Amino acid sequence: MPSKSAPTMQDVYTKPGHLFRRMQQIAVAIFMEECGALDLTPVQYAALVAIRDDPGIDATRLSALVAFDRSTLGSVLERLEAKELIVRRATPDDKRVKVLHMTPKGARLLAKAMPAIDRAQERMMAPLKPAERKTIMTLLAKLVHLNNDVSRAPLRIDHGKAQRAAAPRKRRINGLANEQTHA
Amino acid sequence: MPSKSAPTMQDVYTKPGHLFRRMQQIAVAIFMEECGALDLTPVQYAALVAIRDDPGIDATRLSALVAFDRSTLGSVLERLEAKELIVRRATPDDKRVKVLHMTPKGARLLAKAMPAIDRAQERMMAPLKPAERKTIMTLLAKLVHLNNDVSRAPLRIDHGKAQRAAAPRKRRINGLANEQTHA
DNA sequence: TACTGATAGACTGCATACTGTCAATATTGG
DNA sequence: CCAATATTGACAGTATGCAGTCTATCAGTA
Repeated sequence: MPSKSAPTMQDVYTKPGHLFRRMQQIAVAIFMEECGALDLTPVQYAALVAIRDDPGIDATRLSALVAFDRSTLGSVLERLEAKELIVRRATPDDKRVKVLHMTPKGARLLAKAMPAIDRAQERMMAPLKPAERKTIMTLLAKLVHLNNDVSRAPLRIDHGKAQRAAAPRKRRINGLANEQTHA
Repeated sequence: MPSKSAPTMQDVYTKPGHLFRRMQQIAVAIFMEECGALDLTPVQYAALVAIRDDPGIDATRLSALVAFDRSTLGSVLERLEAKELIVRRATPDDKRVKVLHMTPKGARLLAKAMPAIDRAQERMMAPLKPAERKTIMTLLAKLVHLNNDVSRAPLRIDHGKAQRAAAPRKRRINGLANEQTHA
């Protein structure tokens, strides 16, 4: 039971917030140990995969697909472009957007990175038994999906490429509970 | 089974790395929704609790207690000091270290924040049933503890306050597996 | 005691993340 | 058609997070 008066570090250690932060910290460290030599970060990897999946996608829709903040994504794309892994091109039909395509160099890097990525994902879960891995992944997926609308960068999977911007999303107004997570 | 040739976003969505990143993103968002009005971040909260637990601790040992990188902790402490929640003082016995203490203002903020923190932790787990919450916390704790040595900022709990620096830690050299995690 | 190595904290540089803002451009309702 | 509104990408500002370097200082040893 948590101490009634003032929380101690021992309390903090057992709280979800601490464990989620630590696990993310560890996951990134493992990823970088495996992929650092390729000069590829977890975020850059996800963006590359999404761009290959959806050639010609624009930055705003991409940010929804990978669940990055749009501001963050801007600098990520800048770095990917600087490394010549992607190209950004203006379009005639909408002068605001810049469409994204992966370069052959990007494709080669992605292919080369695959084994490293697999090793990284494997190592993250290594301490758990197969059944435990399955359990935690199921519960985590549930937690993430049902809390999807909370962060500024919710995941939005674009079913049907012709679709334009999503319907104007209600800004979450710091509700007391989590009614929307049961949607 | 994962696609043999090239991973798609659908593959990425089900990988541990993606779910850990999303969950951290969501956890921070919930924390900030609850505590943002108090101008307190998750990281600052943990540092405050640790400093109250261990008055007179120095920055290096604190970084081990909260599992922050030392470089990061420096700026965190700077902000806490600017907000007058803590003080940094030099010591006569070792001119290199600056010991940390919480101010009454810091104590008041921490007390005030407690209900918000509890609400935040509660909301993160809200989508899960009580039994599921227990399961995921157990598995997460196991994952984090057994992977503790991976990141640059492993958690080091300082048993016995008189203890000085920890024994020189072997730098992890990108091992293939995770032998050290079973220590 | 002088040398050697370890440590503390400060710092630079890079890479996420999010908030809020802005100009240019599209879209839509009247 | 035009004014209100929305969207896109860019940007500034703030806050983690990590790698690597530097100086001051300390501690153990030849």
